[in-house]
Formats: sequence, C-alpha cells, structure tokens
Amino acid sequence: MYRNCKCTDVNSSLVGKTIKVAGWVSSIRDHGGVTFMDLRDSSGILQIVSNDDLLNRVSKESAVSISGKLRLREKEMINKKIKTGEFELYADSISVLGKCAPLPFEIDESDGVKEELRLKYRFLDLRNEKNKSIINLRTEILHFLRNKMYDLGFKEIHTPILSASSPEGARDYLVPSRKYKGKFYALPQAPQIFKQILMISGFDRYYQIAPCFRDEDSRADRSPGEFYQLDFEMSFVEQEDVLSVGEQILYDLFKAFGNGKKVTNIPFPRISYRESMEKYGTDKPDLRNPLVIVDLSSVFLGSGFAPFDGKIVKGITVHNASGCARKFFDKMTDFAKEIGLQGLGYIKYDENMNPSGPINKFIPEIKRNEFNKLADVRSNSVVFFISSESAQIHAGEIRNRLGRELGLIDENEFFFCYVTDFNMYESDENGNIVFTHNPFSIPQGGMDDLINKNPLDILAYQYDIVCNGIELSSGAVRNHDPEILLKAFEIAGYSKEEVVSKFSSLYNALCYGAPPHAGMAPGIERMIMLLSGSSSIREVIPFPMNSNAQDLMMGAPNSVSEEQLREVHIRIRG
RNA sequence: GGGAUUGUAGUUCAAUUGGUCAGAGCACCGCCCUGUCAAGGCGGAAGCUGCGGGUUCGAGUCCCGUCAGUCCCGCCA
Repeated sequence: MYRNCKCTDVNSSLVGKTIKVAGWVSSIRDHGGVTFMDLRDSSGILQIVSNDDLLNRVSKESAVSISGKLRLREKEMINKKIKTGEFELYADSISVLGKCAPLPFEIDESDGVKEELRLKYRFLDLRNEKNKSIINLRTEILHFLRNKMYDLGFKEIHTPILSASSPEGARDYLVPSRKYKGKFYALPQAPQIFKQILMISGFDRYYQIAPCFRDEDSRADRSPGEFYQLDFEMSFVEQEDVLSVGEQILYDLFKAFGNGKKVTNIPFPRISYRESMEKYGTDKPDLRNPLVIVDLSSVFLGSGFAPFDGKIVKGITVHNASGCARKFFDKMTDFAKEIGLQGLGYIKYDENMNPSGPINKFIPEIKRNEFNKLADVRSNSVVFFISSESAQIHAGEIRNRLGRELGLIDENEFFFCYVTDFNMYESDENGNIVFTHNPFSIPQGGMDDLINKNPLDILAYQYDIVCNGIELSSGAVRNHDPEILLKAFEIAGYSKEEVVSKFSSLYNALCYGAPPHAGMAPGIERMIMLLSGSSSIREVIPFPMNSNAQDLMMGAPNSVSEEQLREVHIRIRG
C-alpha cells in the first residue's frame, strides 16, 4: 500500500521497474526544469527526480509515499556519499501521508541546537541520522547482552516495579496507594533484594536489564530519575567467579561494538581500593593514563620547608617532558588553584639531569637520592608536587589533567580494571560508623573480623568495574548469613529489631537456607556512552529527561486532577 | 541547598571602552534556473535582546533582583 521497497533496498535488478518507497522528505533541490528530492527512511536515502512540479508541493520532513521508475544515474552523476548513489527514482506520483509543520530546527544540524528545544522535539531530533544511530546501537547492545546472558546460563526474570520503599540508599520515588490510605509503593532503586531472594529460591543465575529509579540530582553521566542496569546474580560462587563472568561479558561486548578499539585483555587488572587511591588518587582510575602518584612526604620531613615539612606531599613524575614550557606550568598552576590547592610546585630536569624549578632548592641534599629513587627521576623528567589536607584526591585530579593536557590518553582504547577490597565501614562527619557502600556485602573475614577488628579496617568483598575512568558497575559478594548480617548492622548502629523490621523480606529469606551468592550490575547507559563516544547520557536514552528531571516532551512532572488526588488520599498544601 | 556559566529573529551566532548596533549564515516565503546531492542566483518577511527594576542624556552592553538551560559540589547504600 505505502511501499514495496525500502530506500536502500534498490538494486540493479529493479532498474526499469516501477517501485514504491515511503519515508520523509529530507531535502528538495528545485532546478526549474528538474527537481531532486532526498527521501529518507529507516534504511537510508534515495534520490527522487521529477521534471514537473510534483515534488515541489510538499514541505520538508513530511511523510510521503512515492511511486516511480527506478533508473541508473549517468556515470558522472553518481553520488558516492550515499549507498544508493548510482540509482534514482523517477517519480510519477507522490502522496503526502503526514504533512510537516514548520520545523523548530533543522534536522541535520540538531546537534548544535539548544538542548531544551531538542528534548521538547525529541521525535525530530531522533530523525537526525547520528542521533538515531546511537539509539539503534542501544538496541543492538541490548540484543547482544540478552544473547550473551542466555548463553552463559542466566535466566531473565522480571522483578516488580511497584514495590516497597527501602530505608537505605538513595531517595525513593513514591507512588501513593489508592486502596491503602496513607501507604505508598516505591519504585525500585535496583532489584537488589529481589535478586538475592531469587538466589534463595534456587534460580542459580539470574539477570535482568533492569530499570532503576532514584530521585537524586543528575550529572552529565547520571540521568535523573531512571536508568537501566545489566543486573545479575549468581549462586554458590566466590568473588572471582563473578569477576570472571563480568569481564567476559564486557570484553566480548566491547570487542563486538568497540569499532576495533583496543580492549583490555582478560583477566582485567584487579586493583585494591587502597592501591587505587594511593597510585591514582581516585577509586575510578583511568588506566590509559600512565602517570602514577608517589608519596614524597618523607623527603621533606625535616627539610624546614614549611609548606611541605611534616605534611603529606604527593608527587607525579612525567617523563620525556622536555617540551613543557613555562606557559604549561602556569596553566597547571591555575588549574591547581581552581581545585583548591595553594599552588603546584615542580622540578624540571634537563637531558643531563640538571634540576631546576621552584621546589628544587627545598629538597635536602641528604635526601636527594631517596627522592630521585622514589620519584623515578630521569633525564627530561618533570616532577609535580601536591600538598594539601586531601593531597591524595588532589593529586588524582592533577594526574587526570596532566594526562589530558599532555596527550597521554589513548582514545582508541578501552582500559578496564576491577577495583576491589572496599572498606566495609567508614566514619561519617559526626564520627559514627556507617556502611561505605552496600550494607548487604559480606565482610572478608566473616564474623571473626566483625568481632575482632576495628570496623574501619574491615574490608568487604565488594568491587567496582572501571573503564577509562568511568565507574561502570559495582557489585559484591552478599552477606548470606543472617547472624553475620545482624552483627554487621549492629556495628553500624542498628539493633536486631531494626534490621528484622526494616529489611524483613531479605532477613526472613536468609533464614531459610541461603546459598552463598554474589553479583553486579553494570550500567547500560554508561556502556553505551563509552561505545558511542557520547559525552552526555541524554544522547543514549531514547526519551531523556533534562538535568532537572523534567520530561519536556511529555510535560512531566505535571499536575493531576483533584479527583485523582482524592483517590490516593493526597492533599497538596498551600 | 550551594557554586560556575549561558540567555539577542524559527535556529546558530555577531554587535570595540555604554554612543546608527538590531546584523549575518541556515531555515521560511516569492521569483529565476534541466543534473543537483549542504544546489545556485535575485528579492522578501521575521527580534520589547529571557523577564522586572535601577544607573545614565543614552543600556543588548553596567548594577540589583528574578526565571530558565547546562556543568560542578552536596547527594547518588
């Protein structure tokens, strides 16, 4: 009725035949005696030609159906830029199926348009080939992941969207109950409890491309409201079993969709949280960056140089840095001040190892060898010095900046690692012991550690997957022993009664023969961002909200009628 | 909640220190054109410079407030 051929399905066997195509009017080029139209459908573009004004009467971006005779173009008319460049359709009739109103922006150039407008007209923004291709990539990735998980023996099981609010974690999205006045459902922040319960039920390996809802403020790589995770969980396993499955999935995915970019070989490096903080100043290191942070505090101990003596001093050594000029150091110093440092000292070595720079004279000669060794100084090296209350974190930021400024980052590489051995507890600003991350993780030493160790020294079987400085996922070996769980919560200040009431579903289930289990949940959007090279998470979401958690296209959130409110027993105050 | 930054035709941008500064490209409308493919040529319409105050002889420009977008901090077990 509307078409018997897609735009890019034309081929030489159809030449001379009458075919019908349908799509959107991408452009019209009227030459008076002859008019050309680019017709675009989901497959691509086909040029339509007419010698009368058949094609001039439609507006751009209208949906049309066109029939005509396919013909070959003259050799010199072939357009190599499009797949169908050697063909064109000589139109004999056109019908407008959907007329297009004046456009708020041009489809081809939507990339440069104010995002507010693009989001309101997301359906037009998605007609842009590049934007559409990211969503198509998303489809392919989801398909790949489902096949992969199925092949690995994971069962896709849906867990509820309307569920109970959990007292821990992020802010919940609440849904008022109509039948139970004053009660609320909550949208899941993650299927955490359900997947653990599935393990207790004996499903052995579960996965889900799971929607997660968190009412927290957005970031460039963090969508407000909702996002998806490749959530999976395995029974009768230890940490290594899960890490091994995780890296297999990610390696294969990034090999398949990474456009030939280098992918870290399996096994991915395992770096402890502590080591990551010391060497990279962050728990999500970009390992494409070869720079490492060293501790130079001892060098300046007793040096009499007040800013460094007795303080934490971190150093970053850049090799082959003969090109670094005064301007570069000034720029880095400006950056250092932006992030809250007093300044950024450095020592520069020429090819004969002669040192110069503002810090050089403060290195005690007696410590010179120690320094050279610690900082791994060579000819043409530059050593940067970072000292502050949080020198480690600041050094991490300097390291990232140096990597970017000096072009040390290989953009054609996906560098994965696991960061492991996170602390179970930390102390908050009031000195209270609180869970660092997931309270359902198991402490590495089990009950012994909980009883005998300083809580702040206890490590958990808890891990993150990091790629190119982006946290893709965290995961953990769960605490499947109700006694250890109670003890773990007790240390964080929860009574048994509180745990049993607040986490009754999980606690109860754990009491009925829970297998040891573990899992993780890589973020779908983060993976697609990496694979598509997107800088904003909104590019990889079909219908994203803006950074203030509004859906500009649908107008959400919006007001509802008094009646609707009454039904759910809600009254809006003043 | 806090900080940075942006806001000028449909759209993307320009407008020297406050002084013919209401401008350009693309889109749109009209005319010309038989081979373009980001078509071209000629012409036209289009803006209360986000909004509200203030300073000034004079404000797109300076000041105060406000609204909105983006990025960051907080937050994200």
